Amino acid sequence: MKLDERHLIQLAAVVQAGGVTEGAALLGLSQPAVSRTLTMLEKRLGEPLFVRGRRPLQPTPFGRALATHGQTMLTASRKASELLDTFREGGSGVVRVGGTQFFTDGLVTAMVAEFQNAHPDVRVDQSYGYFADLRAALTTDRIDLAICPIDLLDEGSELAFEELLPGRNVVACAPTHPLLLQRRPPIGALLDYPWVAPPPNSPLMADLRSLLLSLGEMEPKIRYAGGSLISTLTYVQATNALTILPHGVVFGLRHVGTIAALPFKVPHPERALGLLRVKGSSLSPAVEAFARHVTESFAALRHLIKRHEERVVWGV
Amino acid sequence: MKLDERHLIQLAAVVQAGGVTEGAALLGLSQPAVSRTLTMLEKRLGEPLFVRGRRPLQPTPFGRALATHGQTMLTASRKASELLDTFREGGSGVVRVGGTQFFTDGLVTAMVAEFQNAHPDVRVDQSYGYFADLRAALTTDRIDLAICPIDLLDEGSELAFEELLPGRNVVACAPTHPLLLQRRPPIGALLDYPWVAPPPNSPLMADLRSLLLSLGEMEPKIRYAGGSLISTLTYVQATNALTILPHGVVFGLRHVGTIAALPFKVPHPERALGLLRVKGSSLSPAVEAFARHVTESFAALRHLIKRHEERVVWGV
DNA sequence: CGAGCTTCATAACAAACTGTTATATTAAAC
DNA sequence: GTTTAATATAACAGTTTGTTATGAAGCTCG
Repeated sequence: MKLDERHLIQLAAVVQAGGVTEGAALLGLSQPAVSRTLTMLEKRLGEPLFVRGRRPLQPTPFGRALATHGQTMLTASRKASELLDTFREGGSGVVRVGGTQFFTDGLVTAMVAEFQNAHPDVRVDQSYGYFADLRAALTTDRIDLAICPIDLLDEGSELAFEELLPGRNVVACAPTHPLLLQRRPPIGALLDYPWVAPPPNSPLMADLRSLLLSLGEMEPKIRYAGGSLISTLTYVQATNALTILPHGVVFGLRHVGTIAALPFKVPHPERALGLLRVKGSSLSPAVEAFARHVTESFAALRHLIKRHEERVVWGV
Repeated sequence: MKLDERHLIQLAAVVQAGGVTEGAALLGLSQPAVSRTLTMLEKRLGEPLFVRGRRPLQPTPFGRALATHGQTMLTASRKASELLDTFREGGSGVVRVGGTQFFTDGLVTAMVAEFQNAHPDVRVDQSYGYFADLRAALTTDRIDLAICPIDLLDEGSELAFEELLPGRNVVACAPTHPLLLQRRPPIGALLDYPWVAPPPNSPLMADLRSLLLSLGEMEPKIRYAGGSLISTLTYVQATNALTILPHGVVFGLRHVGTIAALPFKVPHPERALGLLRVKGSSLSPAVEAFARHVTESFAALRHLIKRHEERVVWGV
């Protein structure tokens, strides 16, 4: 015979609390409601649940046995409510975020870590890709957010775009690079050194190409290509090679001492780093909280950059 | 926010079964009922529980997390139903039975053991006492059943009485006792040996007293008194002492070889071993089953005794 | 790509159940 | 005994539950 779960929970509450009145209070119900439930239950089961006419209400062995199952349900119910509450305030859930290699490794992962200090029960699933992949992943609901450089023209799609950083690249090198010793190195000097190229299909690669092209170089001396951010940093640090990196990434790494920016003005690409999401889609609170965190973190970064530039002169 | 347990259970069923239709079937409900529950839940929570428009119905991470709690409740509910069912058929529960020492130790405990071979989940709480104690325990609901000798006059109280064995005592001794070698020992010979007395307040003690009185002995040579059945048996076996025991107990121990009955006719007490319960009280199925088992076991014992007596002559 | 099948969503309705307040009973305490 | 606290009962309004009937939407296969 099937039993109503609600009834068992009320039974458990009464057994636990040691009285109908307290049991009802435990559940936030009125005493008559619970009392009726018990009367009803006893009648239906045909078995007494409590010893009749004893005032410190005493359950029968059978009543107590049933109550343990009710207790199980009660705690499960409590946990479910708690889960819902924390989920609602973004305290739990899953955030699936995609991004390009360099920005993700250089900036976003640190933000994820910081975010999770405040939201320990939110899981973050990170994945890599370029704009086309990320857009596809967004529209097919494989990720919730994407953080990637996007051509400023591509507005008006089904994706909502929020600018995080202006498109701005720098030529980067080891902090020990000879060019850093010169006060105003001629731009042509860039061609005197070997180059490290970012991954082949990356926007950065396109930027590098156009930069070198603008210097008149048809066939740049690319010595090493395809590595991730950490590979690039490692390589550059051990050689005199140059590479192109997003300004924000280099800035974010300023305290690490593994990379420096050369005072050359690099043409701005018509691109900006942005936070992408599907337009009109309702994201879970955890995702919203994460998006807010990322936005604020990048705003803070921009602020930092601005303050920094008031003191140090970047570019020529 | 509090969630309806039933809803969570339905959610769990659907997640587990992988579809609304199968989930509904799992719970014995119609598909629309469950479908509506899910729709309602999603609306109230404001969070999707399933990825919309995907046919192998796929829960969201949140939906899956909620469902685990529902699963907990579902299994608890199932267990509760099962508990109820087995309880109803006497398969589980508690039997509180009281009895006098000698009958309990000599006969009833073995029946309890046999009963529990068929009802492993029924717990038996045994307690000892004489009629007055047992009656009090019965009327104050501290025990469900009592098995004790009762004066045949005491009918008509608030207790229901069912005769299990006729009142009949025998003089018992070690199987090696010299009196057993004599074909027709004179009854006066009983006074030549020391006696072991049953516990002071026991009905048996009264019987012993009246037996010895009928033999003209005012001051029986009581050497040992107050022991339990096992003590009495142990003592008697190691000496030439005599004692008085219920016939049924001695018969029940016939295969053990520790005790024998002497062929003396002992006056019947106006008493019989009976099964007592509170008149009109509704007992749990397990208790009913146990009472049935005890009654049948004693009936079988009576039958055995009868068959045995057709072959062997007991008494003079 | 459309036919056919399966599965899910919606509608409408009757019955049951929930919870409430007000009040009567009953056990316990002094 | 009185008094007090706790439990049971009654009456009632609102919600929820379940049902069947039916429409809409995805999958599958030729």
